[in-house]
Amino acid sequence: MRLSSRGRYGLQAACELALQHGMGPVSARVISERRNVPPAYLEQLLRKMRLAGVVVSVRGPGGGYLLARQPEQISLGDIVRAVEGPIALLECLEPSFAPDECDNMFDCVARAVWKRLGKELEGMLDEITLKELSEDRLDICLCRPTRGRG
Amino acid sequence: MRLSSRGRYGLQAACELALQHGMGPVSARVISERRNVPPAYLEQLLRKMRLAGVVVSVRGPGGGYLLARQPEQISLGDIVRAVEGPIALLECLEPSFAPDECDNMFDCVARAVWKRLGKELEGMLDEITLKELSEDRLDICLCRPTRGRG
DNA sequence: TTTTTTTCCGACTAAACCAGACAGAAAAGG
DNA sequence: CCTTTTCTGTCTGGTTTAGTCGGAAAAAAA
Repeated sequence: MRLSSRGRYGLQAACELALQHGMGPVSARVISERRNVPPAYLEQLLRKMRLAGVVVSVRGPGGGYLLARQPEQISLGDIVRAVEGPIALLECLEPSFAPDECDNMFDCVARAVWKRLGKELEGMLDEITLKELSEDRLDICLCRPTRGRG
Repeated sequence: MRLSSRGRYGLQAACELALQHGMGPVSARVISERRNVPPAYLEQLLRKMRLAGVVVSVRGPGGGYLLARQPEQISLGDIVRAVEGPIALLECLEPSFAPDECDNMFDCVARAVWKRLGKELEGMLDEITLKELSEDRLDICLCRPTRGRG
């Protein structure tokens, strides 16, 4: 149950873009050097983030990538979903899952648990913004009370 | 960020053992048939669970596996840790991780987030017992308030 | 004592997934 | 033009997953 390097790299890149927000595009090469991410791999991730609508790109000299919205309007969940796909602990909990693909979906005792836990995790990720992450003010969001859970 | 089939199978097996608790050992073959888990694979998982001290085994005819403690004294976290290893979203957050294996561990912005989230996840898993899972009374534990988080 | 039933153990394998590299096409600016 | 950048698809080596398989060891039953 581990976050892959896509998620880590993606978050690093997004964090860099958040820091440079409002100061023009940042090229993949620059991000790659500053965050120590393999350049060719990073381009793949930035492509995913663009297709997910979380960054926009500018081609040609002086081009690069920018956040598609303000840093406070992009959550960690947005980034993770962009590069890693849907946040779900079980395949049968993904939105695209067809119920007939699993024969014993409804008498699966643990399903309810994983569903709840996945939502809880996703909720936490969606509560933390890129602004908070990049400004290293994580204490703010980590102390914010959870939404009701009963 | 997905639970592997080890975790699912392990939980199914543990749940079956919880249901049969107090009624003697249950063989791997029986569990495999009742829970629809590949028998040879299940044995591997039961071995891990035994080494982790969460089940005990009895050899020979009439033998099988039993829970090492009462169902209400075994958490889902115990099972998941037994079959999947430490619950950590990043490798560098595992207990066995040596700090010198990572060059930029301390200026890694997202580390604090993943640490917190992993602990939160583990905490939830440790609050749910096999008794609750097997009796399908998940509503009890899922409504239990979270421990303080600030 | 032999057979049967079970766990125990290590090794093996096919398929999937991960973490990238690579070659080139397409924009855009100078 | 030429350079700089993104864009796109493809390829690959390594690791992990999800198992299988063959047999050893223990214990009960015959």
